[in-house]
Amino acid sequence: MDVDPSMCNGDWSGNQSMTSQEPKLMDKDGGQPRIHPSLQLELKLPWSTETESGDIYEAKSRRTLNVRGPTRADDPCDDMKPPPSASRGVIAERGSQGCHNASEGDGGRGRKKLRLSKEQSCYLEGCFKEHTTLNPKQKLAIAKRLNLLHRQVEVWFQNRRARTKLKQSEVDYKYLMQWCEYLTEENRMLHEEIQEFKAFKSPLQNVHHYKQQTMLTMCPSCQHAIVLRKIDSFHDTADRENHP
DNA sequence: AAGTTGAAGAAAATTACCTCA
DNA sequence: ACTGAGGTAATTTTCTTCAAC
Repeated sequence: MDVDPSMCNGDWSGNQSMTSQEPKLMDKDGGQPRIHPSLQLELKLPWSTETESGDIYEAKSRRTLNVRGPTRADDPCDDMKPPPSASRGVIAERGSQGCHNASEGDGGRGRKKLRLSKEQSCYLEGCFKEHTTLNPKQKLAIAKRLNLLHRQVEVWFQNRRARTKLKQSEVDYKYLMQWCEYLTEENRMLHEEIQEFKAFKSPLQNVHHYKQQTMLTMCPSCQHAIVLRKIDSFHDTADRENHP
């Protein structure tokens, strides 16, 4: 991975204040998520082996033309940012368009977009499989490992989470559409069935009805069936009349 | 104990760069 | 050479959580 010196400019700023917030974040995540054994074998996680270093001063990217001025999201690192000459600059590979200095090459007109290398993307993907969110230490470790900025790692994970969510939404949508179709069909069939029952009272149904009635009117003492007169059947009268 | 405030971080929304067909 | 679409890095805004007071 080659360093692009042209990206080293004063627009990279800030660091991450690693104070009281850090343990809190670890707790918030419920500790480190479970790591799949296969991934554990393949990935050497930087935060488990490397210590913090001067990267705490690592700058983060900032839009060259920022008419609104710095926002809150920009500044958590500003209090400890080094002078521009001390910033690392962007190391990532860029596209075939060539390298531009984000602030001087285009007269401060707009941001330039880097393209992460395959290696960087793969590594970030691997990390994402294990942790969809990172604490500051992890961000710094990954950034150091990939020669990126803390902010770039942060942004990548934010965008990656967004992509995941979007894809999941698409999957959910498809599933719900299928479920909706199924329920619609089910509903249609049930309606059909109801219509059939209404239109066609089979003898079987009447027998069933009759049996229900006779059971309800069974005499508890002699087990003789007493059929209520309510039921409009000639058997009713006969049965009742035979009963003592 | 309950309310307020500020910091930090994530989500959501948006912008803009870059590549490719 | 031009163009539009898609992918994605980067930015901005909004929301949530938590600690300190």
